[in-house]
Formats: sequence, C-alpha cells, structure tokens
Amino acid sequence: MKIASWNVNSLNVRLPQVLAWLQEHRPDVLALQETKLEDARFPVAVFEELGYCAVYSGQKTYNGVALLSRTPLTEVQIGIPQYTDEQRRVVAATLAGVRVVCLYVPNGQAVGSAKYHYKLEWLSHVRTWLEEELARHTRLAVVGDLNIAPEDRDVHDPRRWEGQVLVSGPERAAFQSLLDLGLQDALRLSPQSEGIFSWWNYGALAFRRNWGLRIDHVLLSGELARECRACWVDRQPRGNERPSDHAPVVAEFA
DNA sequence: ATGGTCGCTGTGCGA
Repeated sequence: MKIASWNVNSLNVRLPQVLAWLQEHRPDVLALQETKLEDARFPVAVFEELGYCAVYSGQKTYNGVALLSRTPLTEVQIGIPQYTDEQRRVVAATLAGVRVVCLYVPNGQAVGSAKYHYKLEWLSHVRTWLEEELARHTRLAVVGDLNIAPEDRDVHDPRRWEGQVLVSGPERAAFQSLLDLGLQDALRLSPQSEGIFSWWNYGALAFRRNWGLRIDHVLLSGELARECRACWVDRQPRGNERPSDHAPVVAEFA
C-alpha cells in the first residue's frame, strides 16, 4: 500500500505532470490540494483511464481537494462535519480498510491577520473532527498541505522565519494538538537526513539552493504507523518545467 | 529570499 499527497497548484495546468507521476509511481491513493477546479470540470475520465476513481470538492480559482484511488472509495466526507466553510479544503474517504483524510489547511497569510485567525479556528475544528475519526477508524492517515512547518529542522533558515506565518507558535501548537490525538508524523518515524522540505518558493534560486519548508505531511494512526515502511518527499517533479511549488509526499506500508 | 513567481482573473489577489 502506497499513500501520496501533492499540492498541485492548479490541476488544470499540472494534469500532464500528475498523470505521468501516477503512471510512474502507481500509488494506491493520491490526495490532491489546490486543484482550483469546479467539480463540473474535474477530469474524472482521464483518471479512470489510468485505473483511478476519484472524489473531489473544488471551486474556481482557489482551494479544491481530491482523492484518487485504485480501489473504490466509500464513506466519502466533503468538508468538516458541523463546521460551515464555503472554502473547499477537505475530502475524506475509506479505501481498502484505510481511512484517508485529505486537508488543504488555510495558509494564514500573516500572523495576526483575519486569515491567520481563520486558519487557527479551522484547525481547531479539524482537531475535534479527527478525534472522532480516530475513534471510528483505527487505520487512519491524515495527509495534505498542512501549511505548518512543525519544527525548526523543517525550515531552511529558522532564524529568518522565526515567528512568521507557517512556523509561528500557535500554528505549531495546533500541529502538535493533532499529534496529541495519537497521530504520528510519518516522515519522522525513521531517521532522516537534514534539509527535507516539500515546498520551495517560485523563483530561480529557491529550489536549486533548497530554500524550502516542510509543510506537506502524512500523519498516521498508531496502527498504520506500525505498518509504515518508509516516508519520503519526491523532489523530482519540483524540477519539471512549469512545476507546482510543492513536491509530493509518499508513504509506503507493509 | 516570501515574491525577484506563479495561477487565475481582470487591470489585483492569494499563495
């Protein structure tokens, strides 16, 4: 079993890259964020040709999430239950006995801004919901663009970033509160080299010099964490022509 | 080095 997540920053632009990546890596499930596509425009048929079914929740211009799976998706959940949010940022489904929650956490723009407060409120609603999801599903994976670099080692230049959005204390506390539910950061389950990031600013030098942040994550329930054999960031697509600013994160299971 | 770039829109905004 292989679970992957990728913020594609427009599925319309990135579709050829996503198709190529799916064919090369054949994950059982790929979670997408920032599809920026209304549901009527989601390219279901193209994915079906590759053997993937899809569930999606999108909107024009902003946000948009999807799950692509090689096996049928059941118990589909769009959005956070009991939290009204017009922004399309959440889709969850069950496949092959695994519950997968795909999140596109708000960016937050700047510490103290209205969008920052929305981010923290949104995360607290996610936490409440995931607590219930964990009670219902012992095999749970929470994946996506969480827009939080949880530790200084997830930041290329921690001093420069100190206190900024994506690394601020309240955001990191919100991330920790998800771990406190009993979720584990898959990438940190085994020893890692330094400088593993999943996002690099657009611009000629950022990726080449590895000026990045690790803000895309795979979080696993205890049962799935025990089955996890490896977790890595695939930097290859970030070097494509017209890349997304994010790279895929992949977790492999026994 | 967090926009010096993108994507989508529409002459600006969000990331």
